[in-house]
Parts: sequence; structure tokens; C-alpha cells
Amino acid sequence: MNTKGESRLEFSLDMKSGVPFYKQIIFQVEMAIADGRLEKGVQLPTVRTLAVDLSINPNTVARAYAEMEIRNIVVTQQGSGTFISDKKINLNAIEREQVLSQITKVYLTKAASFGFSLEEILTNINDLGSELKLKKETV
Amino acid sequence: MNTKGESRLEFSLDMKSGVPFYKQIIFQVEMAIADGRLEKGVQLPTVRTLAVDLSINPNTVARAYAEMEIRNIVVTQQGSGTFISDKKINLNAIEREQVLSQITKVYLTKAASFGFSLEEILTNINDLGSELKLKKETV
Amino acid sequence: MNTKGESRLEFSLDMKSGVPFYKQIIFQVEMAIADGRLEKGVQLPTVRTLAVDLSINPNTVARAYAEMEIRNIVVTQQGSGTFISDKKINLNAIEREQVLSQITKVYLTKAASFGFSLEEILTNINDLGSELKLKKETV
Amino acid sequence: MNTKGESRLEFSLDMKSGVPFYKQIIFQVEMAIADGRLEKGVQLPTVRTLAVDLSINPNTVARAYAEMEIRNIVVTQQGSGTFISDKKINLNAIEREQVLSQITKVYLTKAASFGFSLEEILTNINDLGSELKLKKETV
DNA sequence: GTGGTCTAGACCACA
DNA sequence: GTGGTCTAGACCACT
Repeated sequence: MNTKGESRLEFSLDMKSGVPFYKQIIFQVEMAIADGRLEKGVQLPTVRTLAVDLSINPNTVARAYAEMEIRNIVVTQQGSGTFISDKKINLNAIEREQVLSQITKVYLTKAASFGFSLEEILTNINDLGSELKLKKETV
Repeated sequence: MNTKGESRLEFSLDMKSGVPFYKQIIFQVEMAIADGRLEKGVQLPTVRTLAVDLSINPNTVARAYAEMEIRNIVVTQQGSGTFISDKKINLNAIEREQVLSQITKVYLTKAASFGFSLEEILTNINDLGSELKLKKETV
Repeated sequence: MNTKGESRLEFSLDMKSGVPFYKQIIFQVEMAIADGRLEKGVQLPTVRTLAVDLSINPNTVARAYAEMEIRNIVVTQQGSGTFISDKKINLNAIEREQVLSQITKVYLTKAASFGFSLEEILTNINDLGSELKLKKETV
Repeated sequence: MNTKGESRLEFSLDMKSGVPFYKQIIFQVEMAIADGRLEKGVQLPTVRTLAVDLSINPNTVARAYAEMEIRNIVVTQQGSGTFISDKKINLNAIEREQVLSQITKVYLTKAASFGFSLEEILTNINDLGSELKLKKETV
């Protein structure tokens, strides 16, 4: 059982995908936040620890953490570690609408270019939406 | 409806994913062959046309085509264009599912980071899905 | 005389200040944007060129550019260079007020800890505000 | 008003500047000596007190004090505390001006990046300047 | 021990 | 030529 302040996230890298390692790390942290496995204040593995776990260079992990710090996904405290931040994005209704439409368009265009139908897409989102523990209704 | 010999494939690129453009192009062609949108003998857009469409350098498109030619996915007929060969691309239902899940996860994670609910997301997809003229059902 | 698309910015580093090189570079770009020496679309010196100019490692320049890309200060086009972006921040009136108060508090606290009076601060801001070509009135 | 033997200095740290905390502390003491806010014999806050005030590790404060002792800026009397020595800190008007200009530039650049006008900035500073009880005139 | 900065140099992707 | 990624290893700042 997780005690707050400690992270039991399992990281893994696809060495062949061509996706940069540091981006894979960032994505896994974002996913973990999205589905509740990581929450505010939880400490990420140390740079050196994760580097050993993944068998990559510490600088590569540091780069992922640095980018997440810039993006306000984590905060780092010199000498003590890297922690999930309580990032809050404040958007008004119109801006929310614009942001959602923008990212949805990119997603649908991509899905369409792979030949997926609206039916398949909606089914998939319903499945994954529950898995990620997305809140069901707008507050 | 496709007339043989002409391609109505819509390509799209994710400029930020870190996945090389030429690999994205190849993958989209493979997906289209696998699900029947492209079949033997259909002509791909010319290098120059596709480069303009995607706003990328023609060399990048040429590289994708060259790579596909090496893999026997397409054949180039000097002077007339690039055509789908009869190489079988095997991508079963499970693999299709994995591809869709992957891009859906990225999308939902991003949406979740902005606090959007499943309800908002589904509404938005239905709206934009019609607008973007996605096919409604799987073929 | 500057032609658009070319940058005549003179960069310089204080090697002894203890301020990281990449942060000094970012700050100088931000300053140049703030006072109009750099505007949307202008190309920054190439990574290698600036590294030679400043006698530092190209990776250090690349890091500065990468951080500015994340912050939407510049956009990079693979293979062609790094350009000032047209970053726009949309904030409503309340958010504007909060943002300004926040950064002003930090500034005043710092100035006070150095012993500067309100009188000195206002004089200094008036001087520098003109120099930076800050717009005088709210639009 | 300062009574000799007690220090009313307000320290502040810029956590993001990249300037080491201990250097920031030293600089603030030097500035205070230079402009008369601190004079010979005045006691600095204890290491532990200042560490709590600034929310940093006591070792960091201790390091700043140790460095100042080496530089003869302060003397430590075992068991009773740390006191300003009679070392002269020379910081003339021009140097003061440069320090203020530096931090003001950082502030204005940031404000400019959010599109604030000189008018808004000055209003905000006047408001907050009173609230934060900045001294109104130079001593 | 923690993270941060910088160098040096290799190799890749793209124009 | 452009920028991007990764490694290896040194040294610093802070807990």
C-alpha cells in the first residue's frame, strides 16, 4: 500500500520506438498523474535511481525532470528530491472550449489518418476514460 | 469511394511527438494497406505534393518513399509515380486496438491535465467528428 | 539596419556571476523581445554559432534554446533554425491583476532587502521603462 | 528604528535565479552595511532563526555566515551570536544604481512578457509599496 | 545523499 | 548546413 510521499511507479522504456527516452519518462509521469497513481507531493525516484533502473544515463533522467519542472508538473527541492506539484491551470469557459477543441482536432485527425472510425474512437475513449479515472461530469 | 489508381489518403503529422516524420508517413501507409484503404496499384501522392500538404521538406517525403520501396511496400515507376505493391501488411484486430489505445491515451492524458471531464470530451468529439467528416463506422 | 529574419543581437556572458550560462542566454533573449530588438519570426543565431561566439559548449546553448521552446518563447524548425515565436498569453482582467501583483511583490521584497526606497524604485522604473520601450498605457 | 545590537534586516531569497542562497544572503548583508542599515556590533539573526525565516537548511545559512567571517564582514562570538564587524563595505552610488537596475530589468522584462503597461506597473507598485511598508525615501 | 551545470563527443533527423 | 538525443564524466550547491 502506498504511503503518501513515496512513489511506487514502475517506469519502462521502449528503446526501439524512436521516441526520446526523456519524453517517454515525462509521458509516464503525466499518465500516472492523470489516473491517480501519483498525486501532489509524492516524491519521484531520484535521478540516479531511475537512471540505474532504466539503464540510461542520469543526465537523460535529469532532462526529463527539468522539463517537467518547467512545465510545472513537478517541483524540485535542491538536495532533497523531485516532487509532484499541485499545478493548477486556470482557464475561463471560452479558453477551456478552445483548448479542448484544439487537442481534440489533433487527436481526431491523427486517428483518421490511421483509418479509425468515429465508432471505434468513441468505444476506445469510453474504455480508457474509465481506466484513467477521468471524472465523468463537469463540476 | 476510391477508384483504383488514385489515393484519397489523408496524411497527418504529429510535429511534437519526436517520432521522425518519415516513420509517421510509412506507418500511415502501412495502416491504410492493412485496413484496405490502400490496395495494390493505387498511386501515392507525388513527393512534391505530399511535401506541400504536410509543410515539410520534399527530401523527407522522398526518404519515406525510398524506405518503403526498400521494404517492398511500394514500387516506384520512373516517370509515372509511386504505387502500392502487393506486399501483405498484417495488422490484426489486436494490433489495431493497440495503436488506437496508444494515441487515445496521449490525448486523454493531455485532456485530463486540463481538468476536462469524460462528458466534455465525448461531446467535443461528437461535434468535431462530424465536422471533420470522420467515417462513422468501421468498414 | 536590421532586416527582418536576421538577428543582430549581441550576446554576452558573465562567467563569474554564478548565474547559469543558459539562464543568461534566455534572459538576454527575453530582454531583447521586451524592448523590441527581437520580434516575431526573427531567427536566433544557430546553436553552433552562438556557442563559438560565447566560447561555450554547443549543448549549453542548445539547452537554453530548448528551454525557450518549452516556454513558447521560440519555435525551432528542425534543420532550419530557431525563431522568435508569436507567443500570446491570454489572461482575463482578474488573472492579469493577480499575475502582476505576484511578480511585483517578489520584486519589491527583493529591492527592499537591498535597502532601496520606494522613491529610488519608482525613478528607476521610469528610466528603464522608457528604455525598454514598454507601452505607456493599457490598451 | 534600529537599536544598536539588534538587527531588523529583512532577508529575501530568489529561489529561481540560480544564484546560490548563501551568496544571496551575503550580498544582502553587504548591501545593508554599505547603506547604513547595519553597522558595527549589530547582531545578525541566529543561523536557526534565519533558516526558518527563509525556509532553507540551517547549513546553508551557516555557510553564508562562515564565508562572511572569513571575509571579515562579521565576527562570531562563541555562545552569543554573530555580529557585524567594522569592515568597510564600499558601494558607491553608481554601484547601488547598477544593482537596482539589474533587478528592475528582470522585473520589467517579465512584466512586459505579460503585456503590462508602464501605467499598470507604476500603479501596482504604489499600491503594494505602501502595503509592504517600503520606506518612502532614500536615507 | 539530493539535484544542477557544464564539457566533450558521438550519432540521428531534417533542409 | 540546421537542431535533437544520448552518453560519460567532472564539479558545484544544497540536505
